[in-house]
Amino acid sequence: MKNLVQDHLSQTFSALADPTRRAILAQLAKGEASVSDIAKPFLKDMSLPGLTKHLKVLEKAGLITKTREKQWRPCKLNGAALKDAANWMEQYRAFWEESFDRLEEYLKTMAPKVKSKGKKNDRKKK
Amino acid sequence: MKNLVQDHLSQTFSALADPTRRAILAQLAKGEASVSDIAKPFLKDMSLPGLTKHLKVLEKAGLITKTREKQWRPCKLNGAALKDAANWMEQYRAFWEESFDRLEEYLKTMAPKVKSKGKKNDRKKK
DNA sequence: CAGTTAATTAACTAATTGGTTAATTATAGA
DNA sequence: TCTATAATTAACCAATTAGTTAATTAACTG
Repeated sequence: MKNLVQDHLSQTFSALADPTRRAILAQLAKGEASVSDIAKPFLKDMSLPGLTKHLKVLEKAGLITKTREKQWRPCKLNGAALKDAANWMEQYRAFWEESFDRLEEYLKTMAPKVKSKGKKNDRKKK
Repeated sequence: MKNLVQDHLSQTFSALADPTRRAILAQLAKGEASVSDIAKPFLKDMSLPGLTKHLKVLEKAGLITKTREKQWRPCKLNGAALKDAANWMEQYRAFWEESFDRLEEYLKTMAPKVKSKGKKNDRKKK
């Protein structure tokens, strides 16, 4: 009953949050492929309609585009759709590089008891 | 009835696939904060237990760590948990950079009708 | 101890997700 | 036209997600 439509970034990340879908993207990174080409490696684990649903998720997220070629539906990777997600992650790069040393060191220089808690919430101490 | 445990990357991406959780990370990027500090901007839209659940998702994904400080639970961002996701995305960088020009150009040099379809699936043409 | 603040847990619910099988549509080819 | 292949749609189901309210745990404070 809430938030019927996902924002763009959420849609991208949740499309990526599935190993089957990431595998599909990996395959398409090697070139266009039809639905049944894509499906082939998965058909031991999953039905074709199951796979079709995954493709639909990827398509709605803009990560792939499906075209028509006779009775086939060649899909291709649309890497541009990863741009925003990648930019979002980029903001945090500093937190997985060098942050270990620098941030840890910084925290150790602080009084070990007063690290957080208040900051903007110290009211009522009188 | 399947796949009871998510793989690491899926867990990371699905943790990121929610605007509330991304906002929490953004706030923690500015420094440690207690649960109620974090909650404050969201309490007009969501109950505290609702927020606690989001924190639990982030914690399980390793994106934050919760410690204890008297009756508070200071949380801090664990940027290292984004590393694998960022590396995964990195594989596709070529597809959102330069790919527009180069790949489009490449595709246009091909015969416009024979783009895909077969490749490993051309059987039965005799 | 009584009261207050911080946070979590429990129990419930509606919507979404990820899968299925069966049926249907679309195209090609003999 | 009949048949085979390609793919989607429909209808259904179980599990998960994201939220709620109410109750509970934990720690401090006067």
